[in-house]
Amino acid sequence: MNYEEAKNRFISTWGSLGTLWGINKAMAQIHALLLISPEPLSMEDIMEELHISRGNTSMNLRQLMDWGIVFKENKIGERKEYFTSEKNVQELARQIAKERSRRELQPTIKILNDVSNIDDDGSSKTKELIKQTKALHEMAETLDIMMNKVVGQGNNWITKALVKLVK
Amino acid sequence: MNYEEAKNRFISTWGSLGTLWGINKAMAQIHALLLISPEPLSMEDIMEELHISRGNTSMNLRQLMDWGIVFKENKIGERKEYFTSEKNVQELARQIAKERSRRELQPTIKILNDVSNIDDDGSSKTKELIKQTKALHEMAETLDIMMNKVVGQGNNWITKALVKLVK
DNA sequence: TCAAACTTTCAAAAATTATTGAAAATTAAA
DNA sequence: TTTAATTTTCAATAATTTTTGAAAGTTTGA
Repeated sequence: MNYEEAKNRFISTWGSLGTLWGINKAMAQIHALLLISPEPLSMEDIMEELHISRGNTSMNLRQLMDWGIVFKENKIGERKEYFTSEKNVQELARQIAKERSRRELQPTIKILNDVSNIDDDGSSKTKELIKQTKALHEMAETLDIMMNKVVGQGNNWITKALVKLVK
Repeated sequence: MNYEEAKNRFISTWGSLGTLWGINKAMAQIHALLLISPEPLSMEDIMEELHISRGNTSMNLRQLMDWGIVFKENKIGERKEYFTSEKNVQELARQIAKERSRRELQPTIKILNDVSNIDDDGSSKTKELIKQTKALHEMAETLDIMMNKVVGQGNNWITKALVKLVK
């Protein structure tokens, strides 16, 4: 496998994987491209490399910046904007975990809490609803802690210790 | 909030959340319904409760069974099939983690490994590709271990210890 | 100020994914 | 067997999501 093949393989894998951490194909592919590019890329560069339209590129770059994993960069004397990705994969994971927690987990926790606190009228279906949503609530909170603390903290000793412990 | 409201709130939340752990709305809603139902439900019950078609119900139940989180149950003297969900949320998490590892993470790890092992021709772009895919590979393996061992193992002492440690 | 370089927006089109419903298949009782 | 109950399949349709591209907007330098 040569460079071009490997690059394309990586970009398309990352792209299809994207859907599964909650971002669309183009967005994930742009991210993949920036991640392995030694130099910042312009919008033109990205459009050309991935064969996607200007609008698509613009919108998805914005979203990546909202996620905090892609940054604008300006080259002096150039009008064009250039983009880079967060290159440190630990920091990348931290940022993604943080955002997913904020966007998905926390709202869910809130609702699970509300639902699990309805009045117990003594019926078996109410009891079951309360029991299960309470259990999910607890699990979601544990997950939230793990995402924010374990993956999160700059200190990654916990993860290391854990992997050693368990491997 | 009364029972009906709480139930609907839970089902629709779980439904929209579904997309984000990789399953579609109907599938997640069926799962939610079974999770809080004290009794096994028939296909008719599910169709009626969620207002979805027979075909849709049938297909999504099958997928839930493929995931190993919903089971068929037969009532004696009845022709109809009934369905229940795995009710233990720890076990549910374990099963989901296991399946996601198998379906998504492991194939990705394989590709990251292939890509990161191309020949280094000395160019900066090849170096960067190798460096970044190696880092992702390592991270993906750590994640895989965590999903299968930490969430996975019946013994949940690790998780408990961890939460205590870090909370 | 104007004009050129560049980016963003957004309605329309395309692509993808989910859902329906009726016909075919299966199952089990008579 | 035959028949009735039930489930599965799958082509057609609907709903949703993504992408395009051109017009509108913005920024900068002359």
